[in-house]
Amino acid sequence: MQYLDGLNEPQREGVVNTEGPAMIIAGAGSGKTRVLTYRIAHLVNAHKVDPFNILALTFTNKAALEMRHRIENVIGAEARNLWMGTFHSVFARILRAEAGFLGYPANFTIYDTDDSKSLIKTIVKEQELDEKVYKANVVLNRISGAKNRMISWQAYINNPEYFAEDEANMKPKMGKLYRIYSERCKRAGAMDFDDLLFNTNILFKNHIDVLNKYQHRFNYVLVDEFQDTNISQYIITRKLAAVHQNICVVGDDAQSIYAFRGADIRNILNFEKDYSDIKIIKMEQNYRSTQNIVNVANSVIARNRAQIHKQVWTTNQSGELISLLKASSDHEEGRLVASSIFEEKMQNKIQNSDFAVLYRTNSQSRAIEEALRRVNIKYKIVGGLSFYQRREIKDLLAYMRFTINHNDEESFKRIVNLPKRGIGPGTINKILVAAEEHTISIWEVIENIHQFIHGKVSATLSGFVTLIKRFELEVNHKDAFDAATLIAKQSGILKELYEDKTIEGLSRYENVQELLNAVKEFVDNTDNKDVNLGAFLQEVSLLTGVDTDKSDDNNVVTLMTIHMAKGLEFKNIYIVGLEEDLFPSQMMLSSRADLEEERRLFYVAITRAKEKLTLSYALTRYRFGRLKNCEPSRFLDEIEPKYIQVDTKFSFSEPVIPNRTKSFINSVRRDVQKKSANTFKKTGDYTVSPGFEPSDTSALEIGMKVEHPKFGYGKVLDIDENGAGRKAKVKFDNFGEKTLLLSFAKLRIHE
DNA sequence: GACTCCGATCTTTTT
DNA sequence: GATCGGAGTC
Repeated sequence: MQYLDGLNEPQREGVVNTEGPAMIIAGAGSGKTRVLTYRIAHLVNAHKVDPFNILALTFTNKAALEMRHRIENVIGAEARNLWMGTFHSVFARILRAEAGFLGYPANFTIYDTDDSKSLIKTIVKEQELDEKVYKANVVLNRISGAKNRMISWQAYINNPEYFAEDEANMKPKMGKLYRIYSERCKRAGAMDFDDLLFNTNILFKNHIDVLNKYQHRFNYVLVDEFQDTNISQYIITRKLAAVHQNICVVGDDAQSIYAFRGADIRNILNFEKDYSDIKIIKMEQNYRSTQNIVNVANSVIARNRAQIHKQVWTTNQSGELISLLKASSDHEEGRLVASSIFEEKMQNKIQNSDFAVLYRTNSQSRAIEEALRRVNIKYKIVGGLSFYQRREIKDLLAYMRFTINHNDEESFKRIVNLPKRGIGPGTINKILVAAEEHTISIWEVIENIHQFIHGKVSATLSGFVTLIKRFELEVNHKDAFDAATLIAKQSGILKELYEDKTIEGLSRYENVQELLNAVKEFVDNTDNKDVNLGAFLQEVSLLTGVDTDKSDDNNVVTLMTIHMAKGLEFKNIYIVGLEEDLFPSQMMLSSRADLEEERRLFYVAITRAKEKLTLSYALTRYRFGRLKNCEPSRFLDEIEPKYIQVDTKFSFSEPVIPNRTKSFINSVRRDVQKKSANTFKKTGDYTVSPGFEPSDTSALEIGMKVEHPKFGYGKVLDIDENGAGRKAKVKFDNFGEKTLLLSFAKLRIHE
């Protein structure tokens, strides 16, 4: 067992103590993945356990894939037989096999968040409720929260407490919406992300024989990132491990950052109470970071109350101090980060791939990107809008989904009029209403449309039905690639995009080709036993932004949210946007009063760094299209000043930490405003656009004479600076004063 | 029904 | 900055 060499004592214990319940508390950088990998390898090698009897659950596809590769390196091809995957993918697989018990078809569709929201919007409209009150997001969150706590719509409706809560929130119809949403999903043969867990629980609760089957199959159950499990996930794993009691959970309460998604930190804090004979192993030695970084991380997390006591330590060198960059604006922040990366690269001969820039929200990436482009540093963005969320991709996938499952309401709405068949919202609405009234599926309605809708219905609808039927026939004896190609061609999607010669249309066309490539890859991958279209869709519906990252050039700077960075490490880490309201997030604080989770997020970000950590903040920032003043984050004050070194080469020289003052901040703000006024004010002649173009915000000035295609000539009276110059008040000669949104208004400037 | 224009509105993080 | 939806027009 040579893999046991070089492990420290707790790591070794984590690997060899395979029997009975165990909880491994793994501090940041303590070699968690290594232990988990070796533990599984040890089960197979030393205990001769069949990989088929081992279930290993992770949160991301990436983590699952990486672990599978690492295990393969130790035990070889046998690793393929492990039941290893995300909670969602493993349980989707089980649900497909057992769908009949729940009254679902085996080819059920998985609704992503967009589908769920769209369905909720439709329902809210049908119920004639106020869409402003019943916002899709809010309703979905409420439903999702209930499902994550395993509260069915029946239980929800029967519980007066929930109703009282909803009434207090001015949303008394929430229970009804939950009911209709669930019924609609079921009738569409669709499960949303939460259903994959919720229904697994139902399955195991109502069908003991099914539960028994899996209980006996999984002799060993391992859970990675246990701190991020919600109650629903926890109950499932506990049930599965109930027979053999070989459950091993690995996690770090200090890195629990998914409470917003229902993760319950109590799962890890209380785990030992659920198992009397539990073995608890604490891995506290950090192999990743310098002493300074470990110390700073420790001092930050020490402020949290809810945690398991541990002392993370390291024998690494003390390393550099933490750098602090102070910027006057978000754009300057980007420039500072870019210059700093540039200089580090030059001085220390570090690769692009050794850098990562982490931020709280995806929208912050823009300023950083611009700055990196300007100094010619290659970068990639991880996460954000994923490939599979693009419109054209979703369109084609919807065709495939609808071919496989004719009842998939959301796909139907997407494609029934794409390309245009003259079937507008009116008809679609009638179809949905008919389905709802007769409690039948959409397919039944459109197959026999004249029984349900009297009056004019475009004849093209029957053409659509025939098209789908033909697809269905073809798909049966084709692999996913041939099927997808056929659908792309014959649906007309490919043709429509091909004929669109705009830059956008071109990229859309390329994206569709890219999707077809992905299908090809899926079909050619020998690991996949099933290569039909249904199998491809199953895989795709659980992919996320991270999983679709396949840039060829690997020597690039990585940009991503802190959430995405969990589990990764880089030599140099930049944490940007350390401002009150942004990080910690204003929303988080007001909605959940959970500063501790934000602090854990900060902890996760800090502990990604191996050698150098740089923090930065800006004093002004564009948010929601508006220029806002910002204050440095309280988190900066939580770091002992002796660990911080202000980077004076680029930043303001005044000390902001620890004695920052209002007057200092204001003086900087004045500078910023002066500076930006000088930088951005255009002088001299303006280009007069040949036609009417949406106005260039920066080109417009008070007093200018302008021409509008409808309103004719006028004079600019005022520009709304508060809104970053987005609105202009114009007095037209014949139409009086109008306020125009400059991103839309078409104006021609006259001198 | 399709299309265009424009005001209103919303932004946390992800399976 | 991007997206949604209402209003108006063809």
